[in-house]
Amino acid sequence: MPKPRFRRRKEDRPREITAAALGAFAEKGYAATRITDVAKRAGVSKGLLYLYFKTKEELFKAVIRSFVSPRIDALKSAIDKTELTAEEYLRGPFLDFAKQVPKSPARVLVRLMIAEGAKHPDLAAWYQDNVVAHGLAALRELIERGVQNGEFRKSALQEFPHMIVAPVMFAMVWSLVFDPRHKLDSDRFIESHIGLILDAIKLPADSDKKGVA
Amino acid sequence: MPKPRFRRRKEDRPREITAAALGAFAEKGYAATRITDVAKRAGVSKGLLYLYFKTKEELFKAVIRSFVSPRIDALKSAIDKTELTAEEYLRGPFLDFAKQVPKSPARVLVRLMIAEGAKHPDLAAWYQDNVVAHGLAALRELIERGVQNGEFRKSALQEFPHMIVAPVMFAMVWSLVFDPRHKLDSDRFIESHIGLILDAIKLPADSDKKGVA
DNA sequence: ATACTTGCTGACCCGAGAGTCAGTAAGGTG
DNA sequence: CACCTTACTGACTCTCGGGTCAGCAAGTAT
Repeated sequence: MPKPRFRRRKEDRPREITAAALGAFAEKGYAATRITDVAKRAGVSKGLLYLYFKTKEELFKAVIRSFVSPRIDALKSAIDKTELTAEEYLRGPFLDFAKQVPKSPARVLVRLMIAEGAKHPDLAAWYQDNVVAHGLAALRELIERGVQNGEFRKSALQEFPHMIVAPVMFAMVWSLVFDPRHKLDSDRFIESHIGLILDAIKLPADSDKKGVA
Repeated sequence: MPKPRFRRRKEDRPREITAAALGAFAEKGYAATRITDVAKRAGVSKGLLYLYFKTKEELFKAVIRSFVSPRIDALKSAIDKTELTAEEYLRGPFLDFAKQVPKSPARVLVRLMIAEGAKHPDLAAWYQDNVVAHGLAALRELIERGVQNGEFRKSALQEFPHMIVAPVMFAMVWSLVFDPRHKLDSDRFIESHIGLILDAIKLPADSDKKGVA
């Protein structure tokens, strides 16, 4: 008996296809990616792809949606549950998370959003509501907690938790454009940047008033 | 006498064409822009366009090159010439400059670089050498001057002047993706961010050391 | 086994757009 | 003026890739 030409795996196909598409889009960008390439990567025929996704654009949206959500939700619940002080959390778990973002494969999604976002307003809106807003809300809450605790003074950071994210974004964009020709030590960059911001808003601890030098 | 079908203007054509192309690329992105659209915008035939630029890709590179350089050079020489202290300069002229970047038409060039940069390594290298490196060098020099003056303490900002640029980048990306649905008050964001960083590195003024050489 | 459903294939279709080139006319030169 | 150079035009070609669909075969029911 010859090996079967294919197997019927209705359940797995969408995942396989979006995963393949992520890889292809990452390498070439949306417009330059050929549907055929995606199909090949997924080990599937072009026709099947159109069975699961109506058009190339639908596929694109599905890719973004399926790969982004999980991470942010994890971040948010981690912040809600932690017992650490705001500063400890920012210098510890959050920093670890922030450092690995610019290195992760997910960074290419950011390129896709920047490049294509304006052309897909519904996708941008979804991204804003489901990713950006959640992430910023979690950060804002954490900072607010710090202010209530007396760890931090009042500052613009309460209004703009974006500042914590800006260096991560910067490092990501840098690596997307200049890697591997010009490296930025993103770990140290992000750590220093967040460190400086915290220095600026930190109140001296009550017990020993050593002052910040 | 019927009006002539066209005029011969060899000198002006390249400028006219790159300007038209910038507009088209800005609206649609590189891949989605049709050469014919560019030609129409420039009030010129498709054939002429190929007389001045060998391919669409050449045109793209020419666009980036011709619109970016001037600004950075202006910034650098302004920093070299100023009589202001580092902090005054950063909170004054530099801040004004930084605030208008995310609003200027030039921001679309950033989108183009992020979206297409990796596919054109020679262009990315040129951009790095002629734009990014110059800008960062100027900033680093300014900060170094502040440290020598006793305005600033030593800090990671000397190694990473990028930090000053990160909020500008962030505001730009935000506006590229989310405008006009979700506005970020980029002026106040950038001002607050740079303000916090300066707060973190500022040394208390030394009353007898007020002047600058 | 036979009949049936449906996940899957890949040759084909067709519109779109990058790049070409033979021809046209603006403007200069004598 | 006649003649030449060359900036400029736009119809054409040819490739490429998104999307279709008639048919095939893997699994299922009887």
